[in-house]
Amino acid sequence: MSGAKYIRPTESELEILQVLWAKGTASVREVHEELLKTKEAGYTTTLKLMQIMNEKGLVVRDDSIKTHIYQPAVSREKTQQHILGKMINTLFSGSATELVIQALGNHQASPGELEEIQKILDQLKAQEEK
Amino acid sequence: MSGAKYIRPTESELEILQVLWAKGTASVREVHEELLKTKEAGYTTTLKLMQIMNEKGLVVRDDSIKTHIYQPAVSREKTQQHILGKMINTLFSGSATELVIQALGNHQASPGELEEIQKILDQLKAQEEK
DNA sequence: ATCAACTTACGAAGCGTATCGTAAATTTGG
DNA sequence: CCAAATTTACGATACGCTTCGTAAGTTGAT
Repeated sequence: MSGAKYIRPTESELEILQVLWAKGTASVREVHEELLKTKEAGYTTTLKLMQIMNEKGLVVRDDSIKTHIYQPAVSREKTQQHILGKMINTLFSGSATELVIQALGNHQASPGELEEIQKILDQLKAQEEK
Repeated sequence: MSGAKYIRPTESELEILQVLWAKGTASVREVHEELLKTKEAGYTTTLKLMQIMNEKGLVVRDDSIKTHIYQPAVSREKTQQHILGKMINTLFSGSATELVIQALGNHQASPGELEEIQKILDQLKAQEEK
């Protein structure tokens, strides 16, 4: 049962979720300050977005105190998976491999990161042989 | 100079672009028939979308004939890069590696594909040592 | 030449996102 | 305690995406 239909966050909502995922919990002001580092927006805009996210169930908030405290209600990994999956379909003909290749080819990775990827690759190969 | 600001296709537009990228050129009807395989929509809806895409410069069309023929005006790779880049920023804290790991971990790849990825990885490693 | 089928053009409507102004409530510093 | 600052709530607006109805133009078969 369930269904519990997945809500796809909008672009702005993802920006806010990023902050919340990093901080764990935060007030509107904290999130807003963080957003200002990259973009500009009015305080009430951020507030409104977070209120809407609350209605949607993307975040939960503690309003027992004056300055409400928000935290994410959706996991970072699940959200990444959903959007990634969607993207693989509509932009890479359903091939995750194609996406990986594009990502590897055009966005530099450090030696350490390459090693990390190598490990995962080795694991996957090992699984094949079972 | 240029600027030539990049136009980000919407979700529906991407679906249409996918068809055009695959076929090279196509009429509205051909695109529409293709779309019907996955979703349902009215013919005029597809038509309107393609007209808008034409205005935006996402596609070009030959209207010297009665049944207009469309073709993509943006490359698949460039489009993938743009969207991928955006996604890496807003969803993976700017880390392409993180995206690759998620993609590898959750969407199965065939042995052949793993090999393909391995090759790219080897190339990148080789570059490091220069 | 005429009718049916097909195609394009145009405009309107519904909906969601993003933005912000303003007012009300609450907290805090002096 | 009062004024200033902070925070929330509410509503309005603008804009873009998506969808579709309807009209007008074109083609093809009889």
